[in-house]
Amino acid sequence: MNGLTISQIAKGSNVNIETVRYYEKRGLISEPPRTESGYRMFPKEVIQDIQFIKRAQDIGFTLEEIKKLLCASNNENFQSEEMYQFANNKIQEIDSKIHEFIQMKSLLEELAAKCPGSGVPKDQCPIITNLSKGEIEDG
Amino acid sequence: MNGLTISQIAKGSNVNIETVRYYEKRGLISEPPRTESGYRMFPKEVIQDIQFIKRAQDIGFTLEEIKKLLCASNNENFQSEEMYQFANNKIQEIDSKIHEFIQMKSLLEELAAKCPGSGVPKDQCPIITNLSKGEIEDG
DNA sequence: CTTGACCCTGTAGTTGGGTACAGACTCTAT
DNA sequence: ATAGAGTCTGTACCCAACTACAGGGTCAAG
Repeated sequence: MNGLTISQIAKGSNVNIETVRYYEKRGLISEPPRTESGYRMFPKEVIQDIQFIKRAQDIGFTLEEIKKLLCASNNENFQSEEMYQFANNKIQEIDSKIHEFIQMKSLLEELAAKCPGSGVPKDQCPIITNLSKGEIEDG
Repeated sequence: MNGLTISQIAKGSNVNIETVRYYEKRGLISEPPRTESGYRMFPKEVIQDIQFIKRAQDIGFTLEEIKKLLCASNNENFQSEEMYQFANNKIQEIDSKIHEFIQMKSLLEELAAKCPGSGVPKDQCPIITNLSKGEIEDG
């Protein structure tokens, strides 16, 4: 029996060992085969899976949502309808988040450009006034 | 003394009352004046502030980071240098998150397009294979 | 055949961001 | 003057997502 140990997986996907076990317990990665003595031996693809989980998480997916995506791949009775709904909802959310990101980014760019780094008095810094406006101009 | 009560603020910014007090305790919004009997009377701008907090949070800023931005506006000894650093770091983060969003979005769009909603067998749904690839083509 | 690195299970603790009372005061309308 | 809605402080609880042990087994090197 070959494969990767849990610490190799952890190192390879840059999370800690406990997190790998946690994801297994939560059902995000499937239970790997074990050696006779009970050690987990992971297929190397698990590293990619965990990296995907991390990226998805990074952009605001919860572990439950990520599980939903990943679990479908192991489900013979996979119902496409539900996935379709889910995907479309998520696309909406992503669109508005991208919009907010772009707004926030231009706010921060303005700040960086006009507060050039040393002792500029705060009332000359545009971020403060912009922030309190609550709405950044749309473009 | 006029202004808005805490429940008007909560309703107006679509959070609950406890959250308004919580933000005050955390220093995200400044302590409002009080009536003689101790009731908070908020300037109406607080609604915008809370909406800003919520949007910023939505795109992954922590309350501490948001506080950093908002607090600067009340700080006479505001040091622009730190803000400049902060803004530039955040711009980097935002850029890579936007990138990830766009990848995820096209993944979901593919899914939605090719799993048109009823009983499509899972092995014809591209999301599953794409997901396990771990990396979506760049473009 | 022991030492040290690695692995196991299980349970408890932590952090971030709220949310829910309890017990008491205030304000408005009747 | 009293009911009912609103507010106050303070403490406790909650959920997601980890993270850290404790107590014990495994394995390769010397």
